[in-house]
Amino acid sequence: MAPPPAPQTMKERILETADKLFYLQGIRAIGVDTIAAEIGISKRTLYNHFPSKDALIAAYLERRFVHARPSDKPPAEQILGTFDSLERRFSAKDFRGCPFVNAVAELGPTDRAVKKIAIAFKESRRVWFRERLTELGVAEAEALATQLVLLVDGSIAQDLVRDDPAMARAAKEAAKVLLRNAGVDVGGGAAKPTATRGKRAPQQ
Amino acid sequence: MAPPPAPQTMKERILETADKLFYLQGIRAIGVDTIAAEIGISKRTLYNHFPSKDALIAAYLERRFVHARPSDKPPAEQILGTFDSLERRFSAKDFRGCPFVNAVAELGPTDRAVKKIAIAFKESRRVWFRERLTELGVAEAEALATQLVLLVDGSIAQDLVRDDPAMARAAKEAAKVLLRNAGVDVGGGAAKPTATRGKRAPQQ
DNA sequence: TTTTGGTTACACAGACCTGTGTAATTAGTC
DNA sequence: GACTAATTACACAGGTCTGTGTAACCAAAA
Repeated sequence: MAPPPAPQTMKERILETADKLFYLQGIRAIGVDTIAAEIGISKRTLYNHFPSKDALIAAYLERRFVHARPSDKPPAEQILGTFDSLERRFSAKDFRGCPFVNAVAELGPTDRAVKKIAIAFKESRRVWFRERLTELGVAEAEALATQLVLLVDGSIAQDLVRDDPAMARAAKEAAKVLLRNAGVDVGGGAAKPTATRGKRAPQQ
Repeated sequence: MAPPPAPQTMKERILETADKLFYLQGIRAIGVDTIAAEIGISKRTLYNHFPSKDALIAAYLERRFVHARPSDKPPAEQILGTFDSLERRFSAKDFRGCPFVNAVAELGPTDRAVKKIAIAFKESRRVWFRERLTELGVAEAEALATQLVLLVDGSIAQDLVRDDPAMARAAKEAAKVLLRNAGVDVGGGAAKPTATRGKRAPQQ
């Protein structure tokens, strides 16, 4: 049943270790020597698989860029579920903020490559929210998606400095208010009629 | 009229330059040599005023910890004004996120001193929101203040990677919805009566 | 067996960093 | 002028980092 022990390629082993160290301790704080030592390989081998540390950093971020899995739960549940999984991640002791935001903060405004992938990631999250909102028939899906993204990133930043998983719950409560205000039924309180209220979901 | 040219002390000159370089290019990216060279002083002089780079970093962050000036505008206006000034700062080309969040991201979870001042700063902003909300008679000032802080930090993080001042406007719109939902009149739409609505401000 | 490809150990270049030591210099004050 | 305090120039120790060069090694394929 379980697939064979997955003969992990050397490249993947390097990436996996780089990911752990870069993310937990910072890209600038970790040297290639440290990564090689952690795996138990020589630095030469590492450089045989990645031409430079920059290339390794880029590969690290690209590997972090996982797209959301499709789900058949109702869209509103999916949206709010985001905040639940955020809370779970905040509670894990190996959470240290958003790797993309951290990379931009660490590497500075000069590193175009890093910024580019960070933008792409943030945008993909926003689009995901927007699609769920459109499914719900929300009129101003675009604007609301942006606001939800702000709550996500805000809670991540707050948790990064405060180590407080409650930030995810606070974000979820705020998200509920915003959704309800847009005419989405999120349980617990009646949707209030509003000028910007969405029509009933007519999609497909 | 204008005060005399302000005979800036050497310490202040160092701090000012360190601030500019640390904030714009990153703490790890800037060496003490660079700071000294930028001012045109010797590295020795810098070390005569600060015992170590760590001390300089701490002083830099403490100097960034400016407390909000008291205002006599109505509290709701003050709260929303936060997002306006955020938008102005986003539009400036020398904005590069929150120095405290950046420092925590750069220096990692080990640096207790940096984390401590970052927490203190974030908390002071939350308290400021809470006080304004209490003045408005909002019942759940505590929870709402946290949510507003999420919007602030979220828009900062988003602008950091996207360079989009519109993030501040989006945060402001979300804040309006949250305030309105708590019974605060923010103009443009009637406050909706709610279970959690605040009583009329009875404070002092 | 011979060949081939990935790997290892290890030294090293070149850069940059923090922090110190020292003697000379400047500027202000008594 | 003489004394004092800050500043300067400059070398340097000791550390870290990225990236390369090289010869030996090992295992599997031909």
